[in-house]
Amino acid sequence: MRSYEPDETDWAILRELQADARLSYNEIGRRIPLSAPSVAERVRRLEAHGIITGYSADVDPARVGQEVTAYIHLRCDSGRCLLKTADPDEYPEIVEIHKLAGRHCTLLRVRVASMAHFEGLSERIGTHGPIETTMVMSTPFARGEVRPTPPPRPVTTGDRWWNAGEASEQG
Amino acid sequence: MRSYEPDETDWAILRELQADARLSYNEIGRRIPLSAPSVAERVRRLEAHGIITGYSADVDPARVGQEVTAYIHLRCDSGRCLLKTADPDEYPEIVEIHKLAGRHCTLLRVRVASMAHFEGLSERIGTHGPIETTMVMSTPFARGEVRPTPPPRPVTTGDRWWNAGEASEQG
DNA sequence: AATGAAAGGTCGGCAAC
DNA sequence: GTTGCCGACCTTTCATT
Repeated sequence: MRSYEPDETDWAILRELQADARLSYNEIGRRIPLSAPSVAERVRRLEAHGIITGYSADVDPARVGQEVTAYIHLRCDSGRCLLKTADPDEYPEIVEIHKLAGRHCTLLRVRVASMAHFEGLSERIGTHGPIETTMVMSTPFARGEVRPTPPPRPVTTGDRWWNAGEASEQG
Repeated sequence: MRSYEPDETDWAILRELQADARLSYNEIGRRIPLSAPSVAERVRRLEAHGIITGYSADVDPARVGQEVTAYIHLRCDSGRCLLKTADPDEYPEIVEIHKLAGRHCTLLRVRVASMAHFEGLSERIGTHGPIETTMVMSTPFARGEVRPTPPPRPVTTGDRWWNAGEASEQG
């Protein structure tokens, strides 16, 4: 059970603030519409519940010389786990680390200035274990915005094995 | 050649605005330190050069019921390319699309409420071509922040084949 | 390019309904 | 949740260095 469920008004505020975090409560209220004190109260509530975690300026990495983005799947050798043996400052090129289920232990998102730079980076990361590189050429679509959770569509099964036995998988 | 190269003062401003996009020019100037009009002028310049692309509130997807994140590598069948045959509104769960070099054509980042929901989604996406799923368990590290480009470290070669022939690879 | 001062506008918080 | 008010702060302009 979730601690707080945003209602439609909250989502309207979240939409505005995700589109432009510098809007005043007044201006947000004007657009909803809602009075400024109410906007302020709701925003504080959303912050207090950890739904809004912060406000940030969006900087285009390509415009500051970081043109190459890649993902690196990493299967750490035992005792050489990147998370346990490396410091974030050693790898400023790493912008995200995900822990994975499955064959690989870690997925890294990295950003570098050039292929030459990437070559050096992948060599350094490779000291932790075997890697698999996914090179991004372009990112035609990225929604920064979090929207209301869409209703899950049912599995379109046709699966002949579905429920043929006793068990069914429902959490 | 880049159109505009942020100097140290610009980077200080970028740091502050990435950490809190709602700071006033006054407050930023107080921290740098720099006068408010100068801050305002630099911010406008950074916006005009496309270095600052916007300001957004950060919303925690997990707190609004979107707890599952995954990456899906997709190799589109010809004529069924996701980018060309699907609409963003059909797939609200897709939050990023990357075009790739290599074996797969596309990398999708998706966010859903549950495994059951993910099951249905991957089935729908699978209609476009073969997929490979990377399931994220947790994300222990993510720097939203863009920092000054670190100097590339030279490849630490030991490679016995390096420059053994005539050509060298430099762009 | 940065500073400082001045002016006008706007904002955010509080209290009352 | 709304309205109204007040003090404070902010942004902008301009002259100066």
